[in-house]
Amino acid sequence: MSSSWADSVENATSGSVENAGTSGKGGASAPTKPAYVPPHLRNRPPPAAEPPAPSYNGPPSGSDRFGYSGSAGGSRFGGPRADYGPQGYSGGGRGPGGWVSRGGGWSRDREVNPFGNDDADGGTENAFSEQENTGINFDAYEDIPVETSGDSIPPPVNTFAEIDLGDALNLNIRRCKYVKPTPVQRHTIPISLAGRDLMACAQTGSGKTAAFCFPIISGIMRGGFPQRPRGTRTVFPLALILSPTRELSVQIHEEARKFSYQTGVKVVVAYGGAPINQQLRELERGVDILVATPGRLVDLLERAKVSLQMIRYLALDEADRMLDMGFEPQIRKIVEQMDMPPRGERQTMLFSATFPKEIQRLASDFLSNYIFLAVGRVGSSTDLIVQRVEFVLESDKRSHLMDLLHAQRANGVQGKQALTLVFVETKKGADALEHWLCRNQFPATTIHGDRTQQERELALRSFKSGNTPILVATDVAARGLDIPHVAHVINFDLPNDIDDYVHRIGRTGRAGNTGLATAFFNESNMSLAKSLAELMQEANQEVPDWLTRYASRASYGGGKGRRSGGSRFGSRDFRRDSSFNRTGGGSDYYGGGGGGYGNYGGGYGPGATSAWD
DNA sequence: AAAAAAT
Repeated sequence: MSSSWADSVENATSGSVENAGTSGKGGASAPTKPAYVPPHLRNRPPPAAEPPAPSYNGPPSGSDRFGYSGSAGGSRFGGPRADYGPQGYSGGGRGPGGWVSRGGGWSRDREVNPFGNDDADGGTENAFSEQENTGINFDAYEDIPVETSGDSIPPPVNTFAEIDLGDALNLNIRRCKYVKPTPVQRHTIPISLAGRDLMACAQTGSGKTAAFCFPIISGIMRGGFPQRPRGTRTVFPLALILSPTRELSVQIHEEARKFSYQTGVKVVVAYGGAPINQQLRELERGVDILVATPGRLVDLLERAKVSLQMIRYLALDEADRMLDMGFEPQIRKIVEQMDMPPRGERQTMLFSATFPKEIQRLASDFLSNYIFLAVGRVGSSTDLIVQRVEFVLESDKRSHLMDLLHAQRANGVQGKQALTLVFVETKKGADALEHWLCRNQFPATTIHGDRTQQERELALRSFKSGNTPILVATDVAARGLDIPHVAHVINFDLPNDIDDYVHRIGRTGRAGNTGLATAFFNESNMSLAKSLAELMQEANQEVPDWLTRYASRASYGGGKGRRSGGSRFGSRDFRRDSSFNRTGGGSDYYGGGGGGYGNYGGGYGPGATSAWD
């Protein structure tokens, strides 16, 4: 059972790093796919067409505005807090293209260029060459299956140019070097621009953040909102984006700031573990889009620092996590028991890579006549991640881990070790393992909920930069975090839920690079045997015989058992599953549409349903 | 049983 893991490490490691550093090498472990070409080298517009280097010169002297020069309404932004006045938001402020000329007023500060000093991890500190981070090798995945269901579904777009997102946002999209929309963006953006609610199932790293940010930013730029109250210290964001971890909120904020640069749309982040006063100051300077973790937001709401009265857009990232047992009451409080407009009056978008049916049922409380969208797994478990599972006794885990790390270290490319993310079950276990690794000359750090926020963010930075190429993590790092160059995810302790496994291994194999995921399996993981074997099978991975045997034992197959989704999707619309419809009331879920499922993209007829159930 | 999320 041991034999060939070192080869796998070797292959995955070198494949990933080579892909990252050079252009033409194909991923060795995905021979059936076309050679990977980093997105920044593909479909590249001629240099002349590239936007000028976004060095922001600051507002013209005597003005406290940026962007949108010259269009109607410019002079309406008088005082520093005029933003709450009718000027900026009434129809009268529109420029020629129907875009509201806004962006003054929020503050007299110069807007920091989020493109200049790219990424908070600091360019110089980063051991890896600047490249990619612009998306995924989508050209190799034109055949990604897509399932949509719901009432009158707007058709997808093929280019950003087809949609009128506004000049300022379009410029930022080009600055980000997004040449064409990713599959989830192609479908999500028209749905969202049409004002429809959405439940979207797509792998993290497939462009979800942009998918919900673009329509929100564009919508806010268009304006047409009622005047926001003023003369109060309460702020009234127009959009709320919630995520389950602080680091993920920080990441979403960083991305959203790039997209909204010089649009006049103000994005603020609020999360726990950091001084609240600084966040309050940011809020008081004005906020259109608030990115937050639930706890801190509730705090702000109870202090009446924030009101949700003017929310027009609500987005939940990692929505299934947000609605699981631990989080649901808090989310329900925010969405249903504060002053947020009810569903139907706001636009609600839920995103996750996995969407168990029970959670979909809970989530439908927040949605009105929504569209369900499932985009097949992009560059994830199916193709780009080599999954291995090894039987390792609890007492052997450390030495086995050391073997893996040694093989990898011997394999370091240009003196830089590939990044390895090690998941463990408990915070205590994380500390213990980190300590043990360090004592054994492996440069490791750890991230978990018992560390201070400062320590957490430092650990993440240190890992990303390659300074500490081994990160021991609890599930706090399982979801959503975009860490380039993770070559290997090791499930030192397997999770109990197969969906958590999916999210964890999704930290590697990103942006078209290959990745390796190794799991240590033993008697304590029997409840996962069946779903793990099925998942690996569906992903065309080699399933060890011993795992197949465990999986086939009825006593272990029960419980949550089957995956919520199938091979192609993280999930399917629970409204299509009769066992989840209310008796006699099933049509509630169809939003009055009744029957019309819209197009069933991907061409998988009803016969394919066996793949899910 | 554990993790996450407010002070």
